[in-house]
Amino acid sequence: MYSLFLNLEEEKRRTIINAALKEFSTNTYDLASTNKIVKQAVISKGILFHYFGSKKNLYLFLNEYVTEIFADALNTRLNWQEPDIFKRYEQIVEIKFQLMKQYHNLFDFLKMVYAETSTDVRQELNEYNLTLQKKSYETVFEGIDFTLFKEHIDVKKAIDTIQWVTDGINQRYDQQLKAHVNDENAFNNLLEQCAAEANSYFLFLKQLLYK
Amino acid sequence: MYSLFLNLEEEKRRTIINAALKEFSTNTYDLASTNKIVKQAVISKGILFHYFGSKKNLYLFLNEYVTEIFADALNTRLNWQEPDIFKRYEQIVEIKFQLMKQYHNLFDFLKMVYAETSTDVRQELNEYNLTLQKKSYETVFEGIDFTLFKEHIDVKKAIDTIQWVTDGINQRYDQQLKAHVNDENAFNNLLEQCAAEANSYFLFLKQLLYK
DNA sequence: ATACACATTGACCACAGTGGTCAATGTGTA
DNA sequence: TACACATTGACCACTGTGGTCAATGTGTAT
Repeated sequence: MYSLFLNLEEEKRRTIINAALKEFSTNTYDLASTNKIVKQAVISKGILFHYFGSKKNLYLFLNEYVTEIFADALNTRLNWQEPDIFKRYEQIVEIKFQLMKQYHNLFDFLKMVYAETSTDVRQELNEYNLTLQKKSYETVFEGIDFTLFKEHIDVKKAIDTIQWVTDGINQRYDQQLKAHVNDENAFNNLLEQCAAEANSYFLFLKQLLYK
Repeated sequence: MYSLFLNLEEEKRRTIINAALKEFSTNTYDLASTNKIVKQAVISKGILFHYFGSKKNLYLFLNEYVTEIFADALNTRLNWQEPDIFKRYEQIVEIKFQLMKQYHNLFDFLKMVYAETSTDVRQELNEYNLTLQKKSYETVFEGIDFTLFKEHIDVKKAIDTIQWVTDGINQRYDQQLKAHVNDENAFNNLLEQCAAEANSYFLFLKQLLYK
């Protein structure tokens, strides 16, 4: 289907992917501009439409492409034997940050996709994502030992809290990360810093929640 | 300065404010459209520019107007004698939701303002907000009794956690709220529900964090 | 009834940006 | 040399932009 694009050399492909991710994670589908994408990727308008045919195809392809990248990373790199939810979260954070080193806006994009309402693409997004996303979200907790929590703890609330604390720390670093996308060293350092802070909050929560 | 607008009758003024809040909380400053605002508010293009002179003035006025509304509400309705941080948070949630009944997009707008990067307005926003916002954020914790926490607790992390859980619950209700903006009953019910859920999470956290 | 000040309208403007096209030009291979 | 295919970017018709202004309503003081 998109073999023209997929046969491109790795680096060029990633440049285009990242340019598109950036545009689509900054604007809603309707307001995102293919002109800006080609400018950012330093390719001609013609070749983009040669690869993808239309803005809509590009967007839907992008969604499936990066969703798969994320799913693959989880499947191959996550230790599914780990019963401690905090260690599991540490791993997920680590995997996400590894991906962000290659695809800075991957998760901003997925967040935007989740919120996208344009009638041009909503239906197709639902068809693809609703099934996959829910399934993989459930399996993320596969093998977790919930008996590690103190007895009187509401496990659902505990999981929510862990998730929200993770989100909160990410958000705390978001602005800084965006300010340093062009300085690879600074960007990666910030990711390390963020991961470390996440882990310190996990420790904090562990002391509260675990036996 | 904007006496023309401020002398308008209450309801018309709020209609215009809400139309502008909606547009500016859905789009960044550059992409927000004055045409959409006048259409939503059912007023003519001319009168909007008669009131505000330019898009930029409208935006900056809007920011100061709703910031003041929020600050006023906190100053007058908050019980500053309350030493329990959870009860303080309950009050803040309550006050925010009261305001959202009148101005649905008030806090979405303030969030967007915080993230706005357009060179057209960023400098003016900084001049106004950075001073005010930081000051009022500090005073929100005035009079809180932090000795209520267990001794070994990291108070800063505890406060962050409470904040992030509050944010998380809000976000959980966001989509539903947006789907029911035109059904006043449903909207208000959702707000009640959201406040109730926030309180149940506050209870959960209190058991973990308090002596 | 008249006159005047001011509120309000919406057609209109020059312009910027849109998704998409296609004739022309490069480029690598047989 | 010839041919297939990758790539370019000027170009298209179109939509939407912030802002203007002559025209029209409206309320009040005389």
